[in-house]
Amino acid sequence: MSVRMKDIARDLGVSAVTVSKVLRNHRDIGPETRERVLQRIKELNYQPNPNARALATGKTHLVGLIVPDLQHQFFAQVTKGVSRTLRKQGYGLIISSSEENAEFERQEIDQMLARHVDALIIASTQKTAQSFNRITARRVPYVLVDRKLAGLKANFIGTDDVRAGMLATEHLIAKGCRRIAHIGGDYLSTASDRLAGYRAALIQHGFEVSEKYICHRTQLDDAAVATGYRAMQALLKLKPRPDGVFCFSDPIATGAMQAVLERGFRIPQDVAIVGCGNVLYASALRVPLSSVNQESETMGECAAKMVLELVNGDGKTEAREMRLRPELVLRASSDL
Amino acid sequence: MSVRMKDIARDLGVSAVTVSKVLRNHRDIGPETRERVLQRIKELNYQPNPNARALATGKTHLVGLIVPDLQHQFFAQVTKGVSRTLRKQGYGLIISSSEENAEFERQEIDQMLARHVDALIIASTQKTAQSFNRITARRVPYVLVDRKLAGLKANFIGTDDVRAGMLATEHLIAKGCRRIAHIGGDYLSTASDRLAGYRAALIQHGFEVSEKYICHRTQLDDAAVATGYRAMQALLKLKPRPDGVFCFSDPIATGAMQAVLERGFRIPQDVAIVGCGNVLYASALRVPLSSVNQESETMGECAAKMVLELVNGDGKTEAREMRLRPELVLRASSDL
DNA sequence: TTGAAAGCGATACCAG
DNA sequence: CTGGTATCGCTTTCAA
Repeated sequence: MSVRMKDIARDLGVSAVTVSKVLRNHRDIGPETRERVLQRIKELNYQPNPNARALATGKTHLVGLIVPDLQHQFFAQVTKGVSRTLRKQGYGLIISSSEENAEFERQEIDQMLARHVDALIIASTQKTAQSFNRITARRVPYVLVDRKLAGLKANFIGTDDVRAGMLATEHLIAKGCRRIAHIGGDYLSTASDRLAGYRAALIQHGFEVSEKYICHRTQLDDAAVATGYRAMQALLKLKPRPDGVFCFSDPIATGAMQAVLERGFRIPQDVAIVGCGNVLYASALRVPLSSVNQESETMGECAAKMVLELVNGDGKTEAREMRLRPELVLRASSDL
Repeated sequence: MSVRMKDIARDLGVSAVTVSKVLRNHRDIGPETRERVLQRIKELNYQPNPNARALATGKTHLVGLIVPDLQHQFFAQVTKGVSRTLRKQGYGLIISSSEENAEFERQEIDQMLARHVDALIIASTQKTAQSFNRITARRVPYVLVDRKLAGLKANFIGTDDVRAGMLATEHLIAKGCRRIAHIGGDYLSTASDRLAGYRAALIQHGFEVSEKYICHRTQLDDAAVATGYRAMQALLKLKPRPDGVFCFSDPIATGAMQAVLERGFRIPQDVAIVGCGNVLYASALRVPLSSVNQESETMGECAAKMVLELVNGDGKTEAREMRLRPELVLRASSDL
């Protein structure tokens, strides 16, 4: 079928071992022999069989990526960053989606381990650290992206979510909002961190934190727009109603804006809105949306780099944690 | 390290071959032996090493997917569909992005072939059929998605783009538009088909096709919004200016709408707009965007199914072609 | 500097 | 029904 090391070796009257060594830049090989081998490799356009190599070395040069939802722009961008960085280093990327379901995610992890990936990158939807023990047991290095798990000491790269929450909330305060609400999640680290930032900002500026202005929702990705819409409807029924809202994500914010406009209120005069994620279409929305930018693609790149270091490292390094600095992008939804 | 067939065989006093057969449901195995083996497999949570299997069988159970840009919602959705369908059948998905660059795409194809994927799914940016000869030479089955290549007889699944163009254009005609423009691409099959549909609709309704109302742009994905914006600016300078525009994609349409509003015209009263792709956020845009829905996720599912049939088939079937029926989704940008 | 031999973990063919 | 043996294509170890 295709060319094998043997063939090259035979053609040149050397052994397969020699070819193998040339291929991997093994140093004790005569410069002349090396040239001839290289020459022939090019001629035949030879490419070593990665499966055979994997079998012999135990390394597949494959990295697994598991995300909750590819359709969500944030994860698509992370994936893009990961993909590009890995390819540059000759690693392949095998992906799958957990569909925001912890059980699926566990299955996917097992699949990936069964495939002997060299490392894993996971934006996890787990609530407990349990599934990660299996990864550790297999000694497969992994990096958590975006979401961290309480009580799990793991390599992590994400956004400084507390800061994200503070940035957004302080901005709303600066714009004169008095009753600032938050539509967030319930168990993701991103959700609790952003909420913490929101709280901190309020307190720091002498505001009272009122629990009735804080919504905890679960459907953060799949049906996020609808979730934001309903949450906002509920908030608008409060008296006095909020005059500013920091939303967990841009889709949530999109739904929230819809609800506000539908009730006949103006954005931002009556209710100012800030989202998080800074999706590409934020500026094209009905009311251009202020949002916290997370540099998702960079996050993917960093995750990939981290993973490659782990793969090439001695496996004994301490778990590292890295957080990207979020930035607020102002638009009409909060800043006329 | 991990459990191997050997271990199970030794524990049970049978041969590795027997275990192997049980694993693959080979029929000539005693029911009792089978039970014992299955039992032990479960106990040890044994999983066969796919690399060893791949080496022996030549099948990796890996499918490669190459898309122009993961960030583009359309391709993210296709990917989602592919991923889900493949996983159900125990196949892994390895993806990469060509970044809308033909040369990268060729490299990616080579990478995938080098990795011995069992099949390929490609949304190609190639202008010629050349690179596909290499795939054919290796006897790796492949399916083209979304974009077809002139003169290449290959398995294909995409949208009925001619119909998409007709639907959009006929709708604009029905809404009373008299001078309908088109912002499209220059060499993609999707672009020329949608353009053909646009032309056909005009002619069929007794309109004249005026070339000055037809824009051909290249940057259809990366900087699509900006492309649409500039193209529309140009169109608005024409006299008489168009009163309806069918745009190649939703991002293009988004940019076009921006340009229209910025010049002080109303949508749809002065200029009606229809996009294509029906992105999730279409209804949340400044003016909710009418768009042709392409069922991208279904497209991904179909591509995956097709590829699996090819992998399991005899390799002798004729190239098949399948087109999904597009549907027009009306919103305020064309339908007050 | 080079190569022979022994795996890596499965599958395939054929004999018993 | 069961299993010995060769094989897949490459790496590793060690002797020459």
